[in-house]
Amino acid sequence: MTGAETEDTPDDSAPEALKTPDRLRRRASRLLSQLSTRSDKLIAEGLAAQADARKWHYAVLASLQDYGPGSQATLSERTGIYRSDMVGVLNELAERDLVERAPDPDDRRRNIITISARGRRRLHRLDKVLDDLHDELLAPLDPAERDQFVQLLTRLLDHHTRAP
Amino acid sequence: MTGAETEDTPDDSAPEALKTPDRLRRRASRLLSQLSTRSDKLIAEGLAAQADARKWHYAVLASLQDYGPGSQATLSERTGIYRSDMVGVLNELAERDLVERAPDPDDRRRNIITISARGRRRLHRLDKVLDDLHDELLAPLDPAERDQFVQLLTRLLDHHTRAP
DNA sequence: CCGATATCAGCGTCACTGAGATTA
DNA sequence: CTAATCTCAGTGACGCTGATATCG
Repeated sequence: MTGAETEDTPDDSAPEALKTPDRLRRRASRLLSQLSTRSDKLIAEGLAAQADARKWHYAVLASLQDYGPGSQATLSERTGIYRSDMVGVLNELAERDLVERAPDPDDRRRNIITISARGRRRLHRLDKVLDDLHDELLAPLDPAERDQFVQLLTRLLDHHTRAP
Repeated sequence: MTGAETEDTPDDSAPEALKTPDRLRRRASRLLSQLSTRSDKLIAEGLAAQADARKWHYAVLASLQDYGPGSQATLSERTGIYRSDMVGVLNELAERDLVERAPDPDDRRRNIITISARGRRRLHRLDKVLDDLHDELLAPLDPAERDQFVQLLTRLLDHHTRAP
């Protein structure tokens, strides 16, 4: 609008940040969010189709199985599901008799959530489905690269969860 | 509910899928979505605070600079922004005189989007801001690991964009 | 007629905020 | 009184659907 300094043609006049014209494709943040979108969809659709479940179900059930019963606040910390949203997830799980929600006699503000026998069987099934889905998700990587990938993700996530 | 098969205590009775009790922390899909959430927030807040911009602005401007002008449908393919949402993004960019939207004389259904001189300066600035933000995002990784990470993400994303 | 383009209204999911009620 | 827990209503961003009008 104001004037014409350089051309509009694809020749780059900025050798500053990224060398190649791949800035769009190489920005880690963009790769992350795009891959995460596709991963989420793959997992969500797979869980829905093969087990009539959502990923939250898995997170809560696995947390209960691996770390024992807990209050909703505790589960929220463990799973990363927000406190407000935990209510709905537990409603779904309780409706299907996968968990039990009982008031804590020692502190009647709390609910104590426990996994049921049915919940344990469901978790077992979800783990198998998820193994397959992750095999699909990580298909282009060999076992060593998959470990590397998980390693890198873990280090980054740890850095951004504990630090700030 | 139905019965008691095993105990509820954290000792695991399932040596099936993942060996450690880290299934929640090692599932690549979970790591991806959690890290992506934090990355998105870091980028969004950084861009908003330091440049009063959104990540979509960068995507469109970089696409225009690197690959030349194009229709909205073209930009949509390049950037990954959905066709329907492109309208709003371009409205914002046009309001700030960063791009120009002109009807294509050869095909009057199309708009041809062009980056302006101001848009080029803005892109330059956004690239610098993004470099800093990515330095923060990838802080725990050394340069080689950052390359590896981008490499792995790229291969996975390519596999899930082209193939299915 | 079909197909592509731009535009708009709306939906479901997600992380999150804010407020209310109960209880420690 | 303050603080924690659970609950619910609502928000904004995102990816996407469906419909409409225009034009090739």
